Amino acid sequence: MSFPCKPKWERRKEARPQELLSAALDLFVERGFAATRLDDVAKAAGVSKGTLYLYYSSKEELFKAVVRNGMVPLIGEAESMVDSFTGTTEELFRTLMRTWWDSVGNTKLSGLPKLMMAEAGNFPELSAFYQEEVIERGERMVASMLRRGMERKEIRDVDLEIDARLLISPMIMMMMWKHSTGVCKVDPDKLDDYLAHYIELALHGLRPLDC
Amino acid sequence: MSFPCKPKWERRKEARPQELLSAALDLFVERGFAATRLDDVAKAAGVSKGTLYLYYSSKEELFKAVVRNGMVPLIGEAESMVDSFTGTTEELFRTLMRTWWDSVGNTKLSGLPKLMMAEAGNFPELSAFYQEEVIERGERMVASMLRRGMERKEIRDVDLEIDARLLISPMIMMMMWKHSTGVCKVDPDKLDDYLAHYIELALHGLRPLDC
Amino acid sequence: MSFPCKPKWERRKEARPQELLSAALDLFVERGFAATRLDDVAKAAGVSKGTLYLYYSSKEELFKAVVRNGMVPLIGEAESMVDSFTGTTEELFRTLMRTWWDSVGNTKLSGLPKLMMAEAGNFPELSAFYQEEVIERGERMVASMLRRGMERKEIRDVDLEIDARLLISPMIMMMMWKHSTGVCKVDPDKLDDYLAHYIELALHGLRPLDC
Amino acid sequence: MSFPCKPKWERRKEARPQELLSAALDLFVERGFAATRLDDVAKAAGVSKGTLYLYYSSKEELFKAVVRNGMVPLIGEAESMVDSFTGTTEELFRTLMRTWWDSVGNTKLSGLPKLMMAEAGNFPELSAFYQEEVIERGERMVASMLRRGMERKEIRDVDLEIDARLLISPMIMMMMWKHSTGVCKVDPDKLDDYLAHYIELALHGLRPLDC
DNA sequence: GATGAATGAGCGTTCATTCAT
DNA sequence: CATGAATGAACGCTCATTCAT
Repeated sequence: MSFPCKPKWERRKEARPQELLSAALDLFVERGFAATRLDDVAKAAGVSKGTLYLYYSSKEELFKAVVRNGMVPLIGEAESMVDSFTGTTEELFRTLMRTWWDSVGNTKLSGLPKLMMAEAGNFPELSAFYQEEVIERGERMVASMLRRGMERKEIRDVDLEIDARLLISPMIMMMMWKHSTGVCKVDPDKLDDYLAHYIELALHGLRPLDC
Repeated sequence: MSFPCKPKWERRKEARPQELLSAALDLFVERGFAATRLDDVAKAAGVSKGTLYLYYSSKEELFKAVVRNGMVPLIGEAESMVDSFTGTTEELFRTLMRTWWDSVGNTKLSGLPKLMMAEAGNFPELSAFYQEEVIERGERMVASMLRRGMERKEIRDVDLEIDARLLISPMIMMMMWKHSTGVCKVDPDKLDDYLAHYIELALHGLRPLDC
Repeated sequence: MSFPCKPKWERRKEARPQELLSAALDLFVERGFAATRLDDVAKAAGVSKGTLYLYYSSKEELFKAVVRNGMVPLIGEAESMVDSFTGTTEELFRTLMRTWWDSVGNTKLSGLPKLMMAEAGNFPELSAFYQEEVIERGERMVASMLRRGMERKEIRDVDLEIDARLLISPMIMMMMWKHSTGVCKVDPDKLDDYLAHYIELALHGLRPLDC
Repeated sequence: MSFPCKPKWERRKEARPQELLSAALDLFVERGFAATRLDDVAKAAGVSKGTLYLYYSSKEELFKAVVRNGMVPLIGEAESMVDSFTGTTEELFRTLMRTWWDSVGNTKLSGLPKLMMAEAGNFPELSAFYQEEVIERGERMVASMLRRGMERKEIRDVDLEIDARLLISPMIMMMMWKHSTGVCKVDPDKLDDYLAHYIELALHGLRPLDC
C-alpha cells in the first residue's frame, strides 16, 4: 500500500509557515510588537509555543518573516509598474496609488506602518530591516515616478527626495487611521473618498505651473 | 514674622505634578509607553518611585495626565489666529503652519502624535479625549481656513472635512519623523526644508484651477 | 520620638548580601552553577526572586560575588603570609597548607574547585574571572614559596610554574573529594590524614638531593 | 543465493550503539552532561533524535552507557602490567604512568574524570559503578606498586591507601586540565612536561630517606 | 508626605521526550 | 526500524505595584 499523497504531517509542515505568519501579522498589528506574546501567536495558529521556534528562531525573526512575506513582494510589484508603465505620469500615479491601496491599504498589511512607527525606537534591528526593505525602496519608487514626470514635463519641478516622502505621507497616514481605534478614527467606508481626494490634491500640487 | 510668599518646600509640593508630568512626557516620547519604566520617570523628576504613586495611582493614570496636560492649550491659540487673520489665505496658511511648527513641532510636544498613534488602542477613554480636544479641533481649524479661502476665491473648491484631514497629515507625519529613530528618520536640520516643500506642495494643490 | 537604632528594613538591607551569598554558595556547590535555579537561591535566603536582582544584576554576577566574597580574601591572606614569613620554607609550606585547609578545605568554599571544573567550559566569563582571581594568584603564591625555598637552598631546584601547579593539584583534588558524592568519596574524618600525608609526600619530593 | 556475510544495513544496525556512544562521549566530554543536546548527539552519529530513543530510553541512560563502556577495559591492562613487571619499581612507575597517559590521557577517554566529578552527584548508581570499577581498581593497582616498592626497599614506607590516592590525583588533575577550557587551561604541548615533572616529583617524594 | 526594599506575575527561549507516519 | 514535527515544562530576567518605616 502506498501513499498517493504526502502524509498528513508533511502537508501541515508546508502550510505551517503561512498559518504562523498570518496569526503573527494579526496579533502584531492588533497589539504591537512588544505587547504580542508568542504564546498567543502560537495559540492563534493552533500550535504550541515550541513549534513557533521550529520555524522562526526568535520573535524578531518572526516579525521579519512577516514583513518579508507580506510587504516586500508588493514593493517589488510597484517598482516594476513604474519601470514598465507606458501612459502619462498622471495615469501612473493614479494606478500606483490605487493598486497600493488595494493590496496594502485594504489588507491587514496596512497595520504595519503604525506598528513600525510605534516600536521602531525599541527594536533597532527591526527598524533597520523595515527601513531598508520597505521605506527606502518605497521612496525610491515614488522618486522614480516623479523623475519620469519631470522628464516628460508632465509635472512641475520638485525635489525628488523631499517631495517623494511628502507625497507618501498621506498614504501612510491613511493606513494608520485605518488601524487607529479611538484616535483619528475614520469611517472605513470613507477611506476611498480620502484616497480619491488625496490623489486629486497631490496631482494638483504636482501639475506644471502653466497648465 | 510672616511669610510673604509660600515657603520653598510648599512651592515644591505644588510644583511636583508639573515636574512629574514633564519628566514623564520626556520619557514617554523618547521610549513609548510600555518601554518607559516608572523608576526612570521618578529618577528624572528627582523623587522616589513611591512618590509617583502619591500623585498618580498607576502608570496609565500618569500617561493620561501627560496627554491631557500637553497639547490642548496650543490648539486654542491656532484657532484664534484663523479667526482674526486679515491677510490672504495663502499668507494665513503659511503663518499657521510655521507657527504650529515653532510651538509644537520644535518642542517635545511633537512627540505626542506618535505616542497617541501607538497607544490609542490601549486607552479608549484617553483617545476619545485626544480625538475631541486635539484632532477634531485641529481639523475644524484647518477647515475654517479652507472655507475662508474658498469664500474669498483664493483656493479651489475642496471638501472641507476630507481635505482638512489630508492637509494636516503631512504635518503630523513630520512630527512623527522627528521622533522616529531608525524608521523614517530624517535629518533634523532638513525638517525645515520638508516644511517649506510641504507648504508649497499644499498651496499648489489648493490654488484655483485658473491661476 | 526618635529611632535609637536603624529601622528594621535597613538592618535587613545590610545583612541581605551575606544571606544571599551564603545561600548561593550552598546551592551552587551542591548542584552546580547551571543546575541551580535562582528561585531556589531566593527561597533559601528567604526572599523572592526579584529581591535577588536588587543586589546582583545576573546569575553570573551573583556567582562572581560569591567568589569575591569568599575566596579572594583568603588568597590575599596566603600571599601576605608568604611575603612576611620568617621561618624555614618547610615550616612555611606546612603552615600555608594547613591554614588553607582550615579556611577553605573545611568550609563550604571547598566546593568551588569542583564547581569551576565542571562548569568552566560553558561559562567563559565566569571561568576567566575565577582563573585570574583565584587560580593564577594561587599559583603565583605557591611559586613565590618555591622561589624562596630555592634561594635559601631549602628545597631542590624545581620549575616554578610547572611544579607549583603540580603541588596544588592534590590539594584541589582533596577539596573535590570532599564534595564528591559517590565518586572518589572519602571518609571526611580521614581528610586530615590525607592532608598530613600529602604534606610529607610533597616535602619529600622537594627536599634537596643531598639531605 | 546466499549472504556470506551480513548485509550492510544489518551490520549498520549492530554498529549503531557504538556509533552513538562514541558521538555521545565526544559531546559529553566537550560540553558536560546538561549542556549536551541530544539533537547534537543524534546529528553527530548521523541518525535522527527519535532513533536515539530506540537504543537508550533517556539522556541519563545514554550517559551511563557511555561511562560504563569507556574506561573499564583499560584498568585491566594496567593491573596486568604491575603484576608481571620485572624491573625496578622506579621503572615500573615510569612505565605505568607513561602508558596510562598514552592510552587514556591522550585519548578522549581523558574527559571522563572531569565528567564524573561534575555529574557524580546526579547519578548515584552510576558513580557507585565508576567508583568500584575504575577508581578503586586504579587505587589498588597503584597500591600494589607501592607495596612492591616497599618490599624491595626501593621506596620509603608510605601508607598504601592514602598515598596511592595522593599519587594518582595529579594524574587525574592532568586529565582534567586537558579538558578545561578557561580554568586551569594548560598548553596541550606542555602536558608532557607536566607528566615528566610529576614523575620526578613523585619519585623524589617516594625515594628512601637515605638515598 | 516620602522613601525604597520587597514582591510576584509574566514573557522569550530551550530542549528532553513523544508519537503519528 | 527510523523519522522529525510537535509538545510543554522550566528558567533567567523585568518591572509595575505595595507597604513598613
